Amino acid sequence: MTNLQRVLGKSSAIEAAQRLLGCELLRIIDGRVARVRIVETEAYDQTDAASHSYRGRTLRTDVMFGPAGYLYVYFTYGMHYCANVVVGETGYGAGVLIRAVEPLEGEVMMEEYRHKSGSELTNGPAKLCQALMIDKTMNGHDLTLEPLQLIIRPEIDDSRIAVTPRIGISQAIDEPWRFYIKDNQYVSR
DNA sequence: TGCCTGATGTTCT
DNA sequence: GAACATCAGGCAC
Repeated sequence: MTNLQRVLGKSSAIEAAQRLLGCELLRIIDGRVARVRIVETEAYDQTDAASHSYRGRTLRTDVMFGPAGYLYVYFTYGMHYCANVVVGETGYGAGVLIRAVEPLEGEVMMEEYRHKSGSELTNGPAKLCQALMIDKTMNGHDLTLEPLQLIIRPEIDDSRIAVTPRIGISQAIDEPWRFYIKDNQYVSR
């Protein structure tokens, strides 16, 4: 078991969503490095009507029921990809949607893929996928390995985390399962 | 500044 | 056949 699985495997989706704030993603494309910090997340699990895992394990959601520390990528609205980190015990369908990240390194490379700059670069779940070249070929990727690694950082202080209902969905919209780092320009409204 | 809508494909009913 | 964990562009105010 990897360290990543130890940290995420025993957490509920809600705990993991908070724990992942402040952690980093390291993306390597053609030998070039992009590094970003996670600043906004949403929790989803199989008891939750808004979750893809709610209706049970299917071909599409298979990865979410696998071990923690893997990447679940889905395609939505005909043109966008979104990235989730699988959490919880193997066999339990839970994940954390990465809604926004803050560029730390390789910003120029991300601008090339996005054709945008500034906070528009990565302030939404589909935007950050475009900036980091994450598509469905990365579905089921082990996040301890190149070319995309999740790096656990020290937990950030509770007082810097804001909790709100989720956005952009139509089911279970009142659940306060969205988390973000306060006063960060990359957090979506 | 803020609402409205089109683009567009995969999955499930 | 409809829904969908979205985004960006256009137009009205």
